[in-house]
Amino acid sequence: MENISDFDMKNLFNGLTEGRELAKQLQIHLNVSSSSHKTREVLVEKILNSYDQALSILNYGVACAETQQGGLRIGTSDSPRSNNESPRSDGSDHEFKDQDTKEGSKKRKAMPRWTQKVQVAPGTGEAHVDGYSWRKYGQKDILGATYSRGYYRCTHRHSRGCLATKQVQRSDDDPTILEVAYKGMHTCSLGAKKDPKTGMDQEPNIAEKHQQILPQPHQNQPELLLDFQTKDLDTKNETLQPLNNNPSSSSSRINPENDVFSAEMMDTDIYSSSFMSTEPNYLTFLPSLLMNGDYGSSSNIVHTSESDAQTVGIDYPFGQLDLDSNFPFDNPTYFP
DNA sequence: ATAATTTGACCGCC
DNA sequence: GGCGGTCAAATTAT
Repeated sequence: MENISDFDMKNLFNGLTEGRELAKQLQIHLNVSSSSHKTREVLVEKILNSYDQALSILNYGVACAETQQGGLRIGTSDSPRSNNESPRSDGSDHEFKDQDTKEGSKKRKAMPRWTQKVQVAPGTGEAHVDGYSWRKYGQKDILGATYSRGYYRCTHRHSRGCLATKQVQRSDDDPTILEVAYKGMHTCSLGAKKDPKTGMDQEPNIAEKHQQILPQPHQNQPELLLDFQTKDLDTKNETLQPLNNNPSSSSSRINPENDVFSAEMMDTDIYSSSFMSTEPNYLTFLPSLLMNGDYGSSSNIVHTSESDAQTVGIDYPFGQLDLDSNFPFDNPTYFP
């Protein structure tokens, strides 16, 4: 873990802490009859997002460890194939290239990559709501694949230089499964968020943000939650119950009829989340965090494959989430 | 008017 | 040359 920079480490802790807080909040909601189903769904989704991002940081640190120390935000390792390189570099792309290729002289970059399999309601297009705001920039028919693949990049690529991208492709086997391949970390949340309407920077206040995610019994929590991270859920309805998580197993799958979602409203204030806070706060929560089980066990999102992690012999936990529900947080491999 | 999507062209890699 | 990934002009949506 020395390979992760202090910065990432803080983000990691913050992400995990946030996930824990959200889980606590969800726990409260589960005991409150007035709590709407949607509110709970939103919480679940946010929890998953927090953990996804934390895990991606872990993965990223591993990738960096392969070739260098110090935890630069952009590493240099990658799986052998030229998975990440854009053949034709636009401005925002090669600014990274130029920076990253210095001193390392190895491979270009190692943006973290991971994939998810997400079940969506039949008829839902590629609309995959994950809390970020994406902009489609391409679509391709893929050889041997029934469905074309959509290419998305972070909406804030140009405004904030966020290089996160994802590819979404409907599974051949099961059209209700979307295979979502993420690439790169979202850096758009690092700077002040610009309000698109006012153009003003609105740097979220750490204390306020954590107030938001703390239980507030007599306020309209749903609104706060939605403000915190506005999104709809296109997939998960039964996510509160442990699933067997094998999406290709039709017997264990969520019944699509019960999963009617519109998958609309994206935008997303995940950026105001405390997750990417640079504040070294909440580190003290870690010990208790590690004592809790229940990580990712209730998701029908199936994380698959992480080639980078595997290449360095560390088992990237995503692959396990769909197999068993016990993420090895107590494994010293993951925490010093 | 601005932002997002669509879609054919383009590019580098295998 | 084919393929996957990206660009960017045209189109559509907000």
